[in-house]
Amino acid sequence: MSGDGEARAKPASIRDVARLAAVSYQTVSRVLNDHPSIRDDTRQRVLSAIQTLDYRPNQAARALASSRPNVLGILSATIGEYGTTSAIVAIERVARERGFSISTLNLPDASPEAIGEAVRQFDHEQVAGIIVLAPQVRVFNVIGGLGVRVPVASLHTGAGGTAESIASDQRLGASMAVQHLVALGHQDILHIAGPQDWIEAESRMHGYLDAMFEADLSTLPPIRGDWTADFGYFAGRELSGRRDFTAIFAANDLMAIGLMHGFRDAGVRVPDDVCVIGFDDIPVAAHTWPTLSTVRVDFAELGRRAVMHLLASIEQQPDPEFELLSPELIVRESTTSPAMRR
Amino acid sequence: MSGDGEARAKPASIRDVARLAAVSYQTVSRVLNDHPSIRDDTRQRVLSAIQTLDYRPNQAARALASSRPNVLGILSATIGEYGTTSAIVAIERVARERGFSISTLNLPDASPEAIGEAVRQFDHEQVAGIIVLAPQVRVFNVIGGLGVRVPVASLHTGAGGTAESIASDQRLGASMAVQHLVALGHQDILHIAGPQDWIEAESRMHGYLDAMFEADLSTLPPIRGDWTADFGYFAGRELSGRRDFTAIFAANDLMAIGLMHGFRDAGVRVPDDVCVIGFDDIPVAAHTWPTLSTVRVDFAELGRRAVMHLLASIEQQPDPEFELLSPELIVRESTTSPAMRR
DNA sequence: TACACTAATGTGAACGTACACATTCGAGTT
DNA sequence: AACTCGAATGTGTACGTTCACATTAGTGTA
Repeated sequence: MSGDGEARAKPASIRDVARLAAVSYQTVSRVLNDHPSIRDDTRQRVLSAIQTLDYRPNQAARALASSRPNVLGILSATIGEYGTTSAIVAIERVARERGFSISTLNLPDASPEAIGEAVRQFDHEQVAGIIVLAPQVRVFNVIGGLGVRVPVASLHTGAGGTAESIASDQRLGASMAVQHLVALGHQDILHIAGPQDWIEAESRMHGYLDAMFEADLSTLPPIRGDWTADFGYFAGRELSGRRDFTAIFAANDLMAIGLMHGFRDAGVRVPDDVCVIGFDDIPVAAHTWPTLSTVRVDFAELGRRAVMHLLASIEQQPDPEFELLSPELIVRESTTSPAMRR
Repeated sequence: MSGDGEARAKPASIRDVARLAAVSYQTVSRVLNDHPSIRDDTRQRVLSAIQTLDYRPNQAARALASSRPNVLGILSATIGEYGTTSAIVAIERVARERGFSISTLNLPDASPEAIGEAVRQFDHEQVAGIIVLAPQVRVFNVIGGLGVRVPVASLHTGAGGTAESIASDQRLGASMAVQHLVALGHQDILHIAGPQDWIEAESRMHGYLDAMFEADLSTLPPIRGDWTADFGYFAGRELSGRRDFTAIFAANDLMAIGLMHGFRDAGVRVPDDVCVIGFDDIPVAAHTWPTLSTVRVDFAELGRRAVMHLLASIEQQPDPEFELLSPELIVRESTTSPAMRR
């Protein structure tokens, strides 16, 4: 399975292409870089030479000569998290289209030391920029205090000063979830939030508060979770004794699913006794019992935008403007009107 | 948030270090590469010069000059898949410890064209080796027919000739799942397999067949699924009419969960009417209704082993030997003895 | 003290590309 | 026909490192 075959010829260089196309190597370089002043037949000749020789520009040489690195670092501490993966795929696509390759560095946890070390590592690898998928507030403090030489963008806050643009999509999504509960007639709505330090957790909680305020409802103190289904389970058992709410908005689907399990074990029926709505629309959300209402955000688009921001920053160009993403509300069995309960 | 400070001076080169340490640049290079013939005080002088100048070797120049790449490519077509992520994290760790950086290329699908293009891309990025996380049989045909210049290893088949070593862990795990059902007293056990082309699907099906054969039970024709919960759901509705089995072994948890949903909607009770066991132990498996029995395999260790294989191949050293991983059987509510049903 | 041999260091070239500048070409103007 | 000017192409060099080879310093032996 190892392809270290036999006649491993040296790969063709730009000069080989030039020779075959009967032009100078510089002309080839111009074709590669889309220079305007190239006659069309010359370009064709070069392109076909490239084709026949299966020529691929040597990235190392390119990076060296231009002294402009062509690698983008993705620093992730949330690889398990749903959404991260689709964002990563999208980021890669865009980046590769723009001629960058991707170097990923996945952290098991987001401790300041680990983050610092990771950023240093990227710095050392001389990446052109870093995209951070570790949306803890403290991560940015760490990075800020590190004196990094390269631009840094985050999936969750937007690059540079546009910190609001991306985070607010999540806030809107959370609002929609709560508005849905309100529209069903719920008044006492509890929020299971994510960890204090997480930007996403804050965004989603803000969305909850927004919607409650707008509906003129009083809020209950949110419960801080850790995103895991296991936490949701224990919270469910714990909360089964309380009667001061009729619906729960969990900051992610995993906690919502655990929650429903906890309620089930405690004899609390969902949605009859308590309604539950999550956030993310993970694949199993459509198949739990009851199936889970939730909100879907286009993480791939978020990833794409993060890259755009970062590239703009790298190329010293104005930050692109995006409109707010519209999250999608997915209504399933876990949310019903309180009137329907017996 | 972008750290493009102000006095961004040109980074120090090897010659700057040499000048400061009063040696030739070649001596500096030797220090960097751990050459034996360096006097200790010279080394110290160089190292301190490196320190004061905050010198970092330029990776592009290094790769160019040595034409010995220091990047490992991870080619993945299964990023969503559970297990893939933990494997990737582990792969990165090991690879970085050994001085390689990681370039990832995630494919939305595993079409031969896409695979071919991706491998070509890596080839042209001049990676030292490629780890493939796209365990379809045809992928390897594609790669084999491509005349790749670099070593390739797979998470699922083992590198080089040791194709059995890694795949058999999965086979064993599948056997354990079925043995569990047999031990409970089930005799008519149906298998929902993965897509025909997938190595993992084959391994798990073989495990099923192994266990059935060993227990001297006759098998039912497996049903081919596509790994998704949605497929599981439709299969569940479809199968609710049949009475020729009392237990199902699904090739992954997602299908198992969908299956239970389908049964539920069709009025078939799990585990009372039919028992279900999955494979993977994804986080929600502990919180579905009923909670899902399953098998857990140490994907991180698999990843680690794949890197070891690959690095051995790159450095032209003998392939490391590993013992079989022992998967772990996780028994939950979805499997009970058929005697218990009323 | 001269000799050989190894340890330690230095020199010139090469890697494959991009950039700055130099040159040639061709069409339009006078 | 000579002249101008921009479009199209070519030439020299730098990027920062490693490699192959050349040189010098250092140690022991006769």
